Amino acid sequence: MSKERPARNAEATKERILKAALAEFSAHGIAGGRVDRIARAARCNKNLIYIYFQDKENLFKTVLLRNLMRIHEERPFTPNDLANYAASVFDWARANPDLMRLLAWSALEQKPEARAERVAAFRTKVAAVTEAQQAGNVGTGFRPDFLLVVLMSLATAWSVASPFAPPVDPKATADALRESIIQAVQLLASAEDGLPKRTKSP
Amino acid sequence: MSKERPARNAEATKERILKAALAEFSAHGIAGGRVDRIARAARCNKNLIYIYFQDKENLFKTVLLRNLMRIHEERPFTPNDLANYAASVFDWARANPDLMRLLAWSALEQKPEARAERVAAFRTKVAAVTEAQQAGNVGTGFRPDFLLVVLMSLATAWSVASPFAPPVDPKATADALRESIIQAVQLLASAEDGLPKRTKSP
DNA sequence: GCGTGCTAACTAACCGGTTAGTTGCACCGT
DNA sequence: ACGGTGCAACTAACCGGTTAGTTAGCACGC
Repeated sequence: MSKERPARNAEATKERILKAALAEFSAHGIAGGRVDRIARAARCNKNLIYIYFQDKENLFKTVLLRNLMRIHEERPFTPNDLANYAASVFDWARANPDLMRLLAWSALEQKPEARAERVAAFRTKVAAVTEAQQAGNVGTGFRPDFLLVVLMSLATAWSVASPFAPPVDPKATADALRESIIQAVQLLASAEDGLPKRTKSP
Repeated sequence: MSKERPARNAEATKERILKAALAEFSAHGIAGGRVDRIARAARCNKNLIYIYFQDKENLFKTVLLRNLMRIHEERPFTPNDLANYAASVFDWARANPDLMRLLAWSALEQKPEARAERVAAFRTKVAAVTEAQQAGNVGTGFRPDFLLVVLMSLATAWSVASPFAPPVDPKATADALRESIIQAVQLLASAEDGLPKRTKSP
């Protein structure tokens, strides 16, 4: 008894492996992740991992891809309301710290060409923002790709993988942070052409 | 002949090790970094590394610390001119991509308590920005710690370690990027209290 | 001759990946 | 009803290259 293990069920086993791999890779990355540990956590034989996923790197890629496409469904991009999209990404990042770490590992450990798909997704978003600008729903003060990178950076700057001392929000501050992000993105996304004049001391 | 190696000079050897370690750790992190490779790149015996730096993790810490304190000297913090400080950080990040990667590895691989010093440095900056706000040189629309994280995130969002598809600047765009960052930070740092009203379509 | 700077050779453990084999279930002919 | 056969799911044990870390000692300058 105790731990239930659905015997002889390949699909369920694959699922357990993927779940365990997410935890392992999120914690230690590809180089630091241990296949043995994944197998043990998934309560399966190590060899099954190689049968189902070829090798360690492929397992990592699978885990990343599988989880990444969940985002696009869960948090649809709203080019006409960038501020709230930023808030949505912020929420998602807070709810999925392990995924954020996985993303960070990927940026450091994977070859650049492995990110081709994400670059494509980015370009799609850029096009959408460009349209939103032309429609007048987004200010033209900044280029769309700039706005997008800013938005994503802001929304994820306080997540686990950020190198800059966010002394991890003690829960209450998270809401305030969220509001500030909305306002900041709102401010930037509504800026129009022409340099904003400097505001100096009264 | 060929490669000159200053024989019997501990200080120079240490220096070569540190330089080689920076390259290795920057490329592969702690778990992925190989001591053998570092020794070979530094043209010294592997054992010297253990004599001078105890173990791999300590070597990493030393490399990081040594290089990190260079920043504070090279790029002094100017709380009264956040926009230009952002530009300065942006330049620095572009000039030291390996250091940026090292920082990213550190955030992922090192224990949180290893970042204590950086948190302290951050708090110092926060205090400085608070003063700048009271002096009227920085807008009070956002909290100082928020402004700082935003600034750092923006300035480094396009660096090598960022997970969000910055399709690496083909040189010419870097200057435009720099200008945009200055304007963005200027905009945020000059925002005053009271919610900015939404700007919708004409 | 003695200590500092350095090296070659070694070890023990680890770890990704493989091999060879077992278990249990579905389906079949009789 | 039943043995047997084929196959998918799973396992235990192993392999060999790699890796962090060590030991014992050499050589050169003082």
